[in-house]
Amino acid sequence: MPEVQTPNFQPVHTLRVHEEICKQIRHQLAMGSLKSGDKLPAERKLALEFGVCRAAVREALRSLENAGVVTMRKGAYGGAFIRAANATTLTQPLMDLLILSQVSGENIAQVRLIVNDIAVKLACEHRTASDLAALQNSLDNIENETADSERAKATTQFFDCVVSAGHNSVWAALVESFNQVARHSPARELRLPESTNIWLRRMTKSIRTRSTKSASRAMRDYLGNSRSIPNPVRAAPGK
Amino acid sequence: MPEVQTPNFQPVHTLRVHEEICKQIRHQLAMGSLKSGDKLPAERKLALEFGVCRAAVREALRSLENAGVVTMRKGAYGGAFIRAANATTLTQPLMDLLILSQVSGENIAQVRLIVNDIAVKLACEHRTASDLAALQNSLDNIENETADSERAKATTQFFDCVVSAGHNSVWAALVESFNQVARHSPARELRLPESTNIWLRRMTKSIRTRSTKSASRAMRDYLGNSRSIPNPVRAAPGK
DNA sequence: GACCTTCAACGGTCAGACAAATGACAAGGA
DNA sequence: TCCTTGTCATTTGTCTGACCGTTGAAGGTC
Repeated sequence: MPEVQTPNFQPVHTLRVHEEICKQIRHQLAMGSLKSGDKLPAERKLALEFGVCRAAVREALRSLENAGVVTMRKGAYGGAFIRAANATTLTQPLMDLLILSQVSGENIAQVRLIVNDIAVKLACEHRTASDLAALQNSLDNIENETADSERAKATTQFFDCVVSAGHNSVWAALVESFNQVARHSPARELRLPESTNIWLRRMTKSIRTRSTKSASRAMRDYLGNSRSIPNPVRAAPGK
Repeated sequence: MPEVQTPNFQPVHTLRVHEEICKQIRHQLAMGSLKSGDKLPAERKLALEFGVCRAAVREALRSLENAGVVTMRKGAYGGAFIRAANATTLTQPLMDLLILSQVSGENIAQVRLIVNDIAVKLACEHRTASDLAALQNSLDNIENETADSERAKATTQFFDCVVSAGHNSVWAALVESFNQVARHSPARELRLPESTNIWLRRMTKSIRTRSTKSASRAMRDYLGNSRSIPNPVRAAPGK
């Protein structure tokens, strides 16, 4: 029997149940009918509404929770709540990617340098007076702390100030994710210089005077100092 | 009765079962005992090994699948396989973040400009001869295609070439994710200019001659041209 | 060798159950 | 009155057991 030539059939791609549920919830989110802080119906109720079993709903919620879209709370009056935007959402996927692609610490260090370099430039341009105050305050904290762990914490806070002074939430999320990844990594290249904050002082001063070049230089010196980084991002901004 | 001062009690933070499973699998991955292409035991076997029920294992695998770490295959000899690194892993989290934080299209356009600008600079510095050939080939494709959809596809491919010419896998993942997000978004500011590739030609030429400044300019003209972008990333690189 | 059938393994889904946690509310004591 | 404690309904977390559809290999047929 001769086989007829099939017309332009497209490969059918059926979504699994939990994927369809995720999609619908994300759609509601994009449409604006769901927003930060809203509570989704209980799992059993969702299962009824979607006409599926509870396990499927749970897998969907698990995906959304893992993606940082919702957060689950136990107990009465608990449930799945739409989360506020959170930069750390990007951290885990980023770490997964880096581990899977076996990126070297050196490579990560370069990228950290690039994104922080941009961040400090954005800060130079968009900083406000209150940003400056916060920056100076963080700097003082670093100088006053004696315990290493406390100083590390203060340093993290200082960088948060730099990032938020750029007033670009997308970039802030990126930078914070990379810095978080760097802090979690054991690689030598990602260690920050301790017991010296001359660069941080210079960075603060440069942001105050809006001298982009000098601020960028301070950032590169700080991040690139602890270990030798072969190619200090010559191709990166600033030039 | 006077209340005694409690010693330094730390808030107890117990992991849920599926989180513990995720953690263990990720640990194996980081240690190198699991690598790309490896197959995890079947769900029922994993449940036995971990001493938990299958649903818990499934939720863990769901998280990992959603994070792009594993991919699930049905049927005999199916199971959970460790995926190769894939840039698109970052796309969904990024889109979630942008939707949740209600970032404007304009803001995304700025960031796209920044990351692509860096990408083209990296390309100028690290391109090889074969990168150039691929670039030129993509450019020719764009010019030869007549259908709009085909030309859009060719343009996407051209940018992939630019990105890969930078020989920085981390940055490549970032750029591709942002470009993908931009393509998925309906915002006006993210549309690319059609029916004109003068900038792409200039970009290719600049990458060939390694003239960073000129290449950066071409990229900014191309991405910033289609609509007016108030602040064309003055704080960004290049200056 | 090429093709078809059979079959066991495996993920996908479902139904029902119990445990643990949580917040609201009421009861009790200072 | 104010604070603590106990109770209770609600909801997530987990478990058990089952069935279906898919898949790829083994083995049989031509």
